[in-house]
Amino acid sequence: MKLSDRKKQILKAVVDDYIQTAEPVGSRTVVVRMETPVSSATVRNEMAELENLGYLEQPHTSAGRVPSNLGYRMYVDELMERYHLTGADLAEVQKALKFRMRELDRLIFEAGKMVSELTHHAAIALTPVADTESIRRFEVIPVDKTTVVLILVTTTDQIRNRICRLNVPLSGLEISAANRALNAYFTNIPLHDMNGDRIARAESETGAEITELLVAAIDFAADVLRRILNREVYLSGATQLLQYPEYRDVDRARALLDCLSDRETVVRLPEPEPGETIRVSIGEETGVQALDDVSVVVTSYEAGHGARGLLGVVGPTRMDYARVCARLQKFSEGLSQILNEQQRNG
Amino acid sequence: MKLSDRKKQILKAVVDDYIQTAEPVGSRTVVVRMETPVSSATVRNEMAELENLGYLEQPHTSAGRVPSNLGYRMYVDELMERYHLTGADLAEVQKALKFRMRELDRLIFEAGKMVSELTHHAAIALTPVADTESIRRFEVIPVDKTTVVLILVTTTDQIRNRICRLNVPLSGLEISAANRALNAYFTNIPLHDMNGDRIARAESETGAEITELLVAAIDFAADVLRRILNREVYLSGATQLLQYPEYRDVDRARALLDCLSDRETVVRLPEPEPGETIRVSIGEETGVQALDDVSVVVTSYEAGHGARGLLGVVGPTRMDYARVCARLQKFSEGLSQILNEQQRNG
DNA sequence: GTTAGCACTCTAAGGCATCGAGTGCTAAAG
DNA sequence: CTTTAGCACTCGATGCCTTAGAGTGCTAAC
Repeated sequence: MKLSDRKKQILKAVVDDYIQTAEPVGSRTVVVRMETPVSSATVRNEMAELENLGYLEQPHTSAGRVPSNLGYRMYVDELMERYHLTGADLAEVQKALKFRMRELDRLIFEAGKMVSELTHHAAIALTPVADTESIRRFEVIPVDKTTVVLILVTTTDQIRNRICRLNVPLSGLEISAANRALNAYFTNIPLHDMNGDRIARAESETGAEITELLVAAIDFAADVLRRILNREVYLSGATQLLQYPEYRDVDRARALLDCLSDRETVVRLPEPEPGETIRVSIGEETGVQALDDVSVVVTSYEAGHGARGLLGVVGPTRMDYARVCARLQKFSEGLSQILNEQQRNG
Repeated sequence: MKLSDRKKQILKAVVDDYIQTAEPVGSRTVVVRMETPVSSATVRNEMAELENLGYLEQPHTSAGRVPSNLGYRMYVDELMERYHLTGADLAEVQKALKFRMRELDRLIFEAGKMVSELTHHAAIALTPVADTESIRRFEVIPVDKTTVVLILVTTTDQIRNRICRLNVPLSGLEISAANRALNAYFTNIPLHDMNGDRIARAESETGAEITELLVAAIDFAADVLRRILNREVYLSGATQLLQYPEYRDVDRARALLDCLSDRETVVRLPEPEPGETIRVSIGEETGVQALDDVSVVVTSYEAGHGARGLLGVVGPTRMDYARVCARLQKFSEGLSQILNEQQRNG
């Protein structure tokens, strides 16, 4: 069934008011928010119908109405006004974005913090993952006789390093040989091809004395790839959640925070559909029990090389969707820009 | 004034009980905890005196007594039994420590998480800082014509990298020249000596075309040193705080969490005195307003090269000091061991 | 110095009346 | 047929009172 215009207007008024006050909304309150003037009785009738249709709920008789998750869904899909970013808003976003950093992980972490500050909600940030990530380049740097630093650069330009102590000292020549072998045999291959076979082949061309180093390097590379494919999860501004009246109940707040700190839960949150840039999950739509009464707004950002990261906001179901969506989207656009620009030049 | 043995016994009983129950302790409860049997009336008299002396407090007439911060102080300094780690405790600590990682920052972060799990309190971890940190080695790795990776190793064996895009392409020869210059002029010098003078001297020996790269490298080195000298702060298990009845009040909990998330506050917390390995700060002793009603237990760990990091626990003033101290100390010993072993061999 | 006993204090908890916001329904007006 | 005014009704929130119980301080006896 299609809602009448007036019903939509009333539903919108209820959501708008409830977003601001977190108190059940009565018919009188709705009247003052309506454009076309009607009496509270009319509104009452309409609200009773909206309740029957499942868009509103009553905590108890003689309280006002509260939007149901279906109501929020309708609001997000059809009713919500495109939030107009004010000059101050934009300035804030810009300012936050100007603070750019080189290291990807750190950048993403900082981005999460910024989003949290920008939206006044808890934020989650997931590092980008390209499905075809591999190692682009190895470098072995001698530090002292039995110590080398292993450096590797991935196809998405992430750099990782590890100190490696050797039981048998290696000469400079041997180290460069190992270096060459690593770059010849182990670059641009997928994780599952980094196996013993290949190590044996590389070894046969250089000599057994570098096996220790080779194995350590491959080990490290595999570690790094595995970790990159298991995207990192950052949670910021968790205390923001405590400011909302719905989490005055410490037990609820705690359950929620614990859930958000759990990597496994977070990586399973619904992402934007292919082609979409933003995805709003209301209440149970998140598919996670403990998140049944919060909403999650997620955008994806481009990190170059086809890699996509995620940036999201977690707040009460009555969050100001219009504002949050606008800011989040703007921010993720900016982030994509920075990441791609960084990639093209410097 | 010196407390009588019986007073001490009573004070200890009150603290012990209050630590467990978080409820004011009445005279009857104390009697059952006493070794030498006395009547509740006697205990009442003694408790009244202890209150006059400032060791106990009464939330209101006709509630039981609660230890004052002075009372906790006395408890920690004299009364507390050396907590005996059970086999299970030890096993837990061992297990946690076995999980070792190579990268220092990550290791410290994980250590914080472990401490939080081990003590069931919020934990703070600060990365070690040596007062004489400098760069031990530079390495410049060409990636493509205008892109190089800068790597540097610090005197405490921390490794950092940054991608650097050049406006003017450099040849392999030029890059190695820059590499040599960096290692010749900018290793093992303190941060404040990395100035224009020295850049000019290095440049005069090599040629102006590498200036861009030199400047970028020095810039990066200075950044890294500055950041290392500003120790990183990690907070873990913050939600643990929410489990204690004293933080059922969300506003208090939030103020506390916000305060602990603030780097500036955390680095100012009292550290163990030189020579000591552990420092207990009770209530106002932390010197931070917002932490007036929590206690902080801090140990330091050795990270080699004379660098010391900090590892601490934040909980209600009625925390189980004996248990927390024991576990924290054990853990930091283990951490020191790992860090030094890692340094010697590998 | 210790203890039993007792009056006293103060909070927590339950019961109860009151208040008021908000509803649903009805009947009249448009 | 829709809208509106009016009114009775519902139900949580608030405040007040009472009661129960835990714990104290004091006094007098041992």
